[in-house]
Amino acid sequence: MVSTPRNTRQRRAVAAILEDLDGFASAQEIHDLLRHRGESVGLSTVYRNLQALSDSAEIDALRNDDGETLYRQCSTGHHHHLVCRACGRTVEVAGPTVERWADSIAAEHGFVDVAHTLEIFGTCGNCAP
Amino acid sequence: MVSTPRNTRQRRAVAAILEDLDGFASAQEIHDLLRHRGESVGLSTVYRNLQALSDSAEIDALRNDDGETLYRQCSTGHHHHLVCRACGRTVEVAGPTVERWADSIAAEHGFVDVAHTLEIFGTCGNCAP
DNA sequence: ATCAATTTGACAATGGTTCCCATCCGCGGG
DNA sequence: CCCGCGGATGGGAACCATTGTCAAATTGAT
Repeated sequence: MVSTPRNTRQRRAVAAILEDLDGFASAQEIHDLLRHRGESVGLSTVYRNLQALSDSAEIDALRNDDGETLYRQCSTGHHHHLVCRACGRTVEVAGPTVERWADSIAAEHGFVDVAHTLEIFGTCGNCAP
Repeated sequence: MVSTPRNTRQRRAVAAILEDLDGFASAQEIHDLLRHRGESVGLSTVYRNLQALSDSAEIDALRNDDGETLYRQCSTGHHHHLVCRACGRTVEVAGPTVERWADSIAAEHGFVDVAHTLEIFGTCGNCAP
């Protein structure tokens, strides 16, 4: 029997922040934002909830160059990201061709249980000059 | 004035290991392999040399799901990897279409200084049950 | 309201990686 | 061949994102 997650203040607060953000943010950034909102939530709890949301595919997660994990609420369905290194601003992009390409390459070499990561990083127009 | 890196025993040992390996390996795995060869090298030094080699584009680096950085000596030129999660066995793959696609998507949205990451993970024929 | 089960949060612990710095040594000049 | 400079080494401490611990608080069903 899988128990339903509880509807706690903290869980709601984390979800609310993710609603408002339009770019990727780290667990610690989200933790700070919560404190500034007055809705203080323990850091461990922020991590746990983000992890849970990510596991249930309600939010997307990716790692930046510094090894931090960033989170963002995205549209459903498989897609990739064009992310600004400076501000986190994100454009969701679909790459239908890439998916098929990756899978066929893997199959061709006898690999199973295949997954792929594809992210595009750059500096967006606002952050460039 | 840029000084040339020195030809030390440790640097040679690290380079030699990379020559022999055919898959990606972590800094710590390489450190262990060196010890077993009798060519003991300090862990810090292994990290430094791998970083240096990676910076000068002599080897490739990528992060696995656990957040470890893995290194491998690859062919020159831009390519991506199909990597076995279990043993690190790697197939280099070229995706000419993907490159152009990523760059054009980025340009289209006004992003500059663009880079992309694309890795395919799976379990290879030997490691699958 | 009651109570068991889940969740929280402050803090400790983990683990990969980097920093520090006294010592070592490659290498060019004498 | 010997010296000396400055980069390279190594081992332990420091870093830092993340996870584990566990008592206390909260939730949701009864």
